[in-house]
Amino acid sequence: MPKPNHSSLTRRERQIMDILYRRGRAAAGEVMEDLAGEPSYSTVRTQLRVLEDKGHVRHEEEGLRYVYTPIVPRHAVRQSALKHVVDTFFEGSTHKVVAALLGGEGSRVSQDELDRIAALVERARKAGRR
Amino acid sequence: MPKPNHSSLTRRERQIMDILYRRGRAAAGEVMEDLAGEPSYSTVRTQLRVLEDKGHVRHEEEGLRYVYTPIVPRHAVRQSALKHVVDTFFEGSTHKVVAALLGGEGSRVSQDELDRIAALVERARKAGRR
DNA sequence: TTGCTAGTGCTACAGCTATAGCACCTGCGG
DNA sequence: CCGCAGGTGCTATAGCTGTAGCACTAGCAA
Repeated sequence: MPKPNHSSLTRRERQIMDILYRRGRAAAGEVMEDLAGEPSYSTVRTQLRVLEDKGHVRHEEEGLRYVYTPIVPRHAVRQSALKHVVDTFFEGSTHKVVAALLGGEGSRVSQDELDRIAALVERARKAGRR
Repeated sequence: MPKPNHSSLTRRERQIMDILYRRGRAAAGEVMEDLAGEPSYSTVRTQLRVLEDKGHVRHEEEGLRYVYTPIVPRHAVRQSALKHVVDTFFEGSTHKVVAALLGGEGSRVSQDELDRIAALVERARKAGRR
């Protein structure tokens, strides 16, 4: 007797949510553009409707079309998504993540970025000592 | 005509892969322990077999039982997993991620961690200037 | 030997996923 | 007014997913 996981997102639904989080808000056509595998417009619309049923997105009518946005705002999902990666791949170690961020080949971090990061760290250190 | 996505992982398969990456290696029983929803032992074994078919894990016989390990080593998946989160939720901005890492409520970073991070940043800055 | 425990191999199958078609509606150019 | 373009609503469906049962094998204790 199958008791499929109904609450969590399917791979495709997750892809769509990611696109919505990346773009902030998007219409079906825009989501379709970003989706790999060239699904039909019809397919994408169906899945957006399912996501709405499940309570993950909401739509607003904008002119003639629907524009979808995630219900849970990005900043609220960020932290847990990050934590998941940290726990799964970096043994929960913050400095290992930073090392990967700075050292990741190809991901050159600008001097400006480094300055900002240094400032953040400095601030955290002071806050800790205080 | 359905043309299901065959190469990517289902949600459950992804859960299992995450467990394997977290533990490094695990037998079916251990994977089952970590899985939410109390799936049966039989179920977990089937899915590990599917994952093996798809080429995502391999098993070694250890005594009487099979112990599974991911084929792609963790450090190779790390970077892309991290990048995905950074791009999806942090607009690709490294310093925003660091801010989340340090500022995330509840995730107190120890002074020692901060020292290590500061050293990493300092090193990156020098490397950049050089 | 016999029975039990722990594990594996194979196989079945309900129904959710992903896919897409068809009908209908609305604004706009001709 | 008519047809087209772009969108939406509804509905059908192949087969992958997730679930688990059954048979069998290897140690090990009684």
